[in-house]
Amino acid sequence: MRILERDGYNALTTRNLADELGVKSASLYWHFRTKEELEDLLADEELADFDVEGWSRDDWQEELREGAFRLFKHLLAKRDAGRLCAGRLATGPNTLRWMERGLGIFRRAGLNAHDAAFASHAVHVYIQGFVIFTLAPLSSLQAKGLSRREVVNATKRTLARLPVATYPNVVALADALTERDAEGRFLFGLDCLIAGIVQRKLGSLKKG
Amino acid sequence: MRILERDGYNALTTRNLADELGVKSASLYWHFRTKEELEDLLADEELADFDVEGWSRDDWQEELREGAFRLFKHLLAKRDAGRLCAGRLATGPNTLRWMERGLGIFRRAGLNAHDAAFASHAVHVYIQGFVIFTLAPLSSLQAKGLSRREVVNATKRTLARLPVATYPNVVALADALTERDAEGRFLFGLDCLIAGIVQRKLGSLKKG
DNA sequence: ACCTGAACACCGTTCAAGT
DNA sequence: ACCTGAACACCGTTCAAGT
Repeated sequence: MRILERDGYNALTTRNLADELGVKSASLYWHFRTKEELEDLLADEELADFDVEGWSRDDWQEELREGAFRLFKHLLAKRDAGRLCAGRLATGPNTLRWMERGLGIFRRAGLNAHDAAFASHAVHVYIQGFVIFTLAPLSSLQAKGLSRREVVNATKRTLARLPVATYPNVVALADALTERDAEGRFLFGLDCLIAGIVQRKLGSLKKG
Repeated sequence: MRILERDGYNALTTRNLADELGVKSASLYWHFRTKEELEDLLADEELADFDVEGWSRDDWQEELREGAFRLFKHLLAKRDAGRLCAGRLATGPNTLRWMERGLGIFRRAGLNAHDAAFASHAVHVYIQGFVIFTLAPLSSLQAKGLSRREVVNATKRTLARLPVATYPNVVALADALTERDAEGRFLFGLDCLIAGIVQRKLGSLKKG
């Protein structure tokens, strides 16, 4: 975790880790079988300091929104460490703690097993996907020497200068597409998703 | 692209590519500056054979749903090639073609610039995130020697056998959480997201 | 129980040199 | 304009051997 936070995801190599521990890289393989296994452990560890209680709300929609937003910010707080979690079906204790908590919100809302599982997954996928996309300019930054802002600005200029005849919408929305407000952007989609889940719940209640 | 489809994402190395082209790996660097740049090109290329027209619907919601679903299936059709696109802010011609098309749906629906951009991004993030998560068992499969199904089943058993006292919801939903119906799962979240976007549109119309 | 040395089979990238 | 040889500075992983 120290390496991840100090030097980023790409610096997480067996050799660096061994150095950090004052040991040779071959020794690590007594403790885990593959680097993949190590990353599974680290991915779970990334949620160790994520507060899973302490933000309950009377309204389950509010609670879901708050929890998702907090996880989003948590995953973005440690450099690009979020890349570790993204798309990993972890089953470590910290991940399970969060799963349990999240599913609880949906059950409390009155969703049946199937809907709770699917809705929870949808929200989870949205959060992780958003984290990846927010981190993406950061890794393209790593490749070239630009700041995150410069990468986004360059993209904006590229979009704005496209031929209007073939890409009228892209050109028209160049500004909106590259707006820097990541949190607002995240909440926009999150709120849509939650609203849709609510509506689906109401629909299935009517039927049942 | 041949390498990606035949041998998967991990086999995409400069050396393999050079072999495929009957050339030495150093030669590649005359054609692109870094592997990152090559991947940008390939990510766009992955949408070259994605049909962006030919599925228009009278209802914009239907059209959005159909387009998102098609893209989802397209990205999953070629082994784990979807990992290339995931979280890349590409600006190649094929990506732009799809962006233009997608944004058009939202504009046609009557969303303003800001909402169209944000909604489009939300859907895009959801699709990509889902692709990554669907591909994840496949890459953990690559690590061990298991089939995708076995990985999922192992996860199901792990979840089902957890202590019920601490993880009541996870245990209760173990089946639903590991259901194999990826398309149904995808459409569930997608439909929620679209429903939420519709509702938000109606809300902002009322205000305006 | 835990670590090391030494090696294996790879990576991406650079650069002077070739045609 | 395009390619090669040779090298550099890395990877993850294995395995016999050490304590």
